[in-house]
Amino acid sequence: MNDTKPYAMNFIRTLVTEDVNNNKNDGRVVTRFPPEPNGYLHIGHAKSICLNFGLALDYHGKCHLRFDDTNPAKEEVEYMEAIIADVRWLGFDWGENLFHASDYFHQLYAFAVQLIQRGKAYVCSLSAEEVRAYRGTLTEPGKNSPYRDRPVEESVSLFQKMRSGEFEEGTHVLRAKIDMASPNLNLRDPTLYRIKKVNHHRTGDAWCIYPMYDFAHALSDSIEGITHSICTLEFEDHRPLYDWILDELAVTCHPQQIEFARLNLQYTELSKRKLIQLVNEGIVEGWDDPRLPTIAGIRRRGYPPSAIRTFCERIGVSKKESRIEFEMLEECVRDDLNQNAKRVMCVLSPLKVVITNYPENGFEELDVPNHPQNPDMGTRKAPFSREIYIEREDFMEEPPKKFFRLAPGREVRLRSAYYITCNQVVKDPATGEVQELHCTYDPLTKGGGSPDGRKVKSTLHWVSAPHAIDVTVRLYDRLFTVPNPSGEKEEKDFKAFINSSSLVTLTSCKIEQGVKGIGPGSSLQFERQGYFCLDEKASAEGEMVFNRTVTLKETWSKIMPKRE
RNA sequence: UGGGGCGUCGUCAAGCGGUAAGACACAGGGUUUUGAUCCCUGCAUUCAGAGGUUCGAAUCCUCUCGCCCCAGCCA
Repeated sequence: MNDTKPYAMNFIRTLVTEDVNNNKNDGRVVTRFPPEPNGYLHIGHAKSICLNFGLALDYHGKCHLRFDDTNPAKEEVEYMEAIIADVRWLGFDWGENLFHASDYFHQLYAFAVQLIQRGKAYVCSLSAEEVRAYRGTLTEPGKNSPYRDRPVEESVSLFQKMRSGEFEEGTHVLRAKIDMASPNLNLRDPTLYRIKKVNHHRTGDAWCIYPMYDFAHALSDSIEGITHSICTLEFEDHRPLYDWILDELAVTCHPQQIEFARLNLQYTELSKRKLIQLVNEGIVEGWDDPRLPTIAGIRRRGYPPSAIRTFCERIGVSKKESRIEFEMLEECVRDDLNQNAKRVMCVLSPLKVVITNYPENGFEELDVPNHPQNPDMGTRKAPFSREIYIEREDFMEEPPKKFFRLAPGREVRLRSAYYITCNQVVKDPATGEVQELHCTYDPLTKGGGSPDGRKVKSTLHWVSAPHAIDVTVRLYDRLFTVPNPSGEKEEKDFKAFINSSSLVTLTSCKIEQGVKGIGPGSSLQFERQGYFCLDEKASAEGEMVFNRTVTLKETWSKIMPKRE
């Protein structure tokens, strides 16, 4: 990736830089992104991905992609495949370094036996409820399990039997022998292994005991030679356990765990549990619904991966919990698309205009630039004729002071075409609704410039009526009506704040012919409207479906907050 | 009332004892065949609060206040 610009410093980069300068780990930097394949990745994961892979890129190190697949009850191949596709789409490459915690099940098992033999772990035969009761509370110490001092040999043999399937789920667990009175609950003899007679999506029925996160994660990091193990804040309390495991097992590689604050974004929800709810309850149309903050959704919405990377760079990394304003993300997307998207004209809500002094059956092709600021992007031909469509919103019969667009008697410019003047408004006699406009054009203004230098106050986009292609356009808006759906006055469920108009579908929108043949996923700017992308899924042969990625900045809506 | 973290502009965020970067947002102005883009300009005498150390503190010390996380055989 060479579009990564001069980056901002943050506490992790500072720390890693120091390590490299001090030649710690021989100056190597090896990080990892360790998702659990139990859901789709979202923009919060993108922050972690950019951080981990970014660090590896900055220091010419490596970043592994490792699946933390230690709980087969919740994990699926579908998720694994989606995660791989998403990380790749974001633009990162792990080379040969694709791993799974399940690759290490044998090693992990051997480490566990070793721990027992060192007197640092034991098989506990308390029930789950009893373990909880023995744990104590936040303010009271726990009690030792009656099995805590069971002979090493007995624990070893029991553990072997757990592994060979002789016990039922819940009857025994392997626990670390640390300190039941520790003020850090993670150190009160945490569970290391539990029996789960569940088929694993990679190891099948080879195992019926599975390691817990703390045990598997620390050792997987060590096995892979990770130097910096970066995770989110809630694991801060686990760091002593992470270190304990690696110290007791005296492994040669002991990575440094560093915690940072996870991303929160206004007007959306980034907890896997809640995203799953939205998908399963049919509130959105799937994991790749363009309203979702999932990578799959974002991709379908038309956000470029480079914009996501820029966003992750701009928001920074710290240990302060925060909620980023939505505008920050949108600005990154506009920034990117403004430079790269070709411009095209599309009328979302058409109003017919008849140019009365244009020849009947007349037709010509006008040259229109694909990007006004970037001539290198070339021009295209746009057909022009006697009947065209303009946006309904661009005409007002009784315009207020600041309305610069078309109105009776007013002259405006049609982008790259001609000046037109509105002479007559044709209405439905019954409803009074404006049906069409009769205008005249000035042939001398071809291309949109006037030889006499007279000015018009606005330029409208348009499409030639007989040449227009009908398309469907989906206008997406934020999924929730409040900045923090889960943090609103108690009592209410986050789903109470779903934005009922987060999706508005427009049919029979009129677009110029130039879009024929563009590929699925392509981004375009519909002039004066926003950025749109051709939906990958919905656009069948016959009809094109465009998703609105983001609107253009709207100073206008501040001038005229409520129209009609 | 146990332990672990965090508190710098509306929102993010640099800063690490030498006198408050930057981005987004916002407000003005200029250019403009997108009310877009682009370009200027403004926007924390102050760093949760109170004391203290120091010639000098957002940075060091003390206390106070506020917020987050932890009692899965989840990750």
